[in-house]
Amino acid sequence: METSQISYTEENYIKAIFKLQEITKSKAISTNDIAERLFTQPATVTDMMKRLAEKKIVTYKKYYGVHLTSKGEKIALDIIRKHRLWEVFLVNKLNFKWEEVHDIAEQLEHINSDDLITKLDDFLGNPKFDPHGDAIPDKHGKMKHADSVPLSSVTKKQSYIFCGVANHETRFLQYLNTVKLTLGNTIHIESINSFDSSYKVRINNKHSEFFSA
Amino acid sequence: METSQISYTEENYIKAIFKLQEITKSKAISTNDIAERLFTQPATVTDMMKRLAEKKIVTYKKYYGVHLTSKGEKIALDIIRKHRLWEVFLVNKLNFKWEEVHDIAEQLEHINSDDLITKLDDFLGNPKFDPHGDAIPDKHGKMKHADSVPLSSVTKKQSYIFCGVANHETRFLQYLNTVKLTLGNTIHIESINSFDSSYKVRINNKHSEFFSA
DNA sequence: CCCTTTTTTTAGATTAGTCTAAAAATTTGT
DNA sequence: ACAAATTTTTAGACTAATCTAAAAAAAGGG
Repeated sequence: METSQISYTEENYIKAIFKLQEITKSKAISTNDIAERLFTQPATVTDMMKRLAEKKIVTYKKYYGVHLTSKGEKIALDIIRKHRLWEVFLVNKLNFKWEEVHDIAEQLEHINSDDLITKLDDFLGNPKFDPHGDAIPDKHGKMKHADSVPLSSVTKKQSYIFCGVANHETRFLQYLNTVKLTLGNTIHIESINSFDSSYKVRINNKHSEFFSA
Repeated sequence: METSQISYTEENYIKAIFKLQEITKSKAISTNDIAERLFTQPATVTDMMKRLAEKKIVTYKKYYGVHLTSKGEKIALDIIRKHRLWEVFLVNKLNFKWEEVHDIAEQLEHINSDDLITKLDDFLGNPKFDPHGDAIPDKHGKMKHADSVPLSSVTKKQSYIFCGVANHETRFLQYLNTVKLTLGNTIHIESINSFDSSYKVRINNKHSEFFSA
């Protein structure tokens, strides 16, 4: 890789833009949104966008927001790959709980060594999903697109396999711990209360009640 | 820890001073030596020493060099602990060779999470030595002081257990790979050539020739 | 002991990343 | 469609970490 050296800070901006693009489905990303996501000021973002544009990581048009180039997307996917692999390591090998790993992975994702990531991936058994059920991009940036449905859109009283969370908030993850809901569990929908969007469900044959986030 | 936040760069200066103190046995460390070790300029070091002195990490007297305070020493030992634990991880778990791990550990040592290090230490089986035979400080900064002798000071034709290297250069470590000398091996000294400081030795009962570094 | 060499510090500048305040451009509401 | 509100950019300044060149202090050698 002849990549012109990307700083820790730049990597965080790239990741933020990528995540915002995921949400807003490829529209140009606004200065304010990036600033809000990174707890920084819009003026700072403008400066950074100029720098990233010079490095051909984003396309930037004054007053019209930015968009990652394919080079930028590749960098973002690589950071996400590292983040998620480290999360698997922390949970599966070091016995962290799934709600504890985000901040540490946020640091580890910036460690720079292709060899390290290849070996870590092998050590972990080339996992395809992280502890929250998010797909891990492979070294070319490709990731499995899980065909899952959000619980909130469920209308049929049938069984589902719990394969991931959309909400990563610590308190929500801890709540799932208390109801003993774990990735891979079978959820059987027993009844749906459309008034308050709550569900009566059975997790692995134990009765429970579950509220969507 | 209420530690007033130490930057990546500051950590590197602290580690450099610690290592220089180890070599020169507690004399004050000169600006030039630090500069040379970190491939930086003496003027830059002076600036940094003023900052570290303000943070009570070193004692600094103009023109007379610096010395780590106990606070500074504690920080240094913590970084070294992290560095060496990560090296164990890289070699024992990810199958890196001992000459490949330094640069990666140099990055990983700055990851900030007490919980992570505690769990990593446990995962690795609380090792007391890193892959080069250097002692790993415990969480209070205490480390085993191995009672070993350098090969160059050996005068008796007896057996020794190979427990570490003083020279960490990649080429030297690779040389030891080629003669199949591994930590824990038994070295039997068969003859000593005092003229060129070479030894004829037997490693685990295979004949070899070994030159001290 | 003083004059030269070496080491260290000061002074002044630069770059990355950040901020606030003010100006400029875009968007929105009637 | 145009005035008001919002968003974005520019301008100017700050901090951490670095540099070079020059000044100051310490060390060394007759």
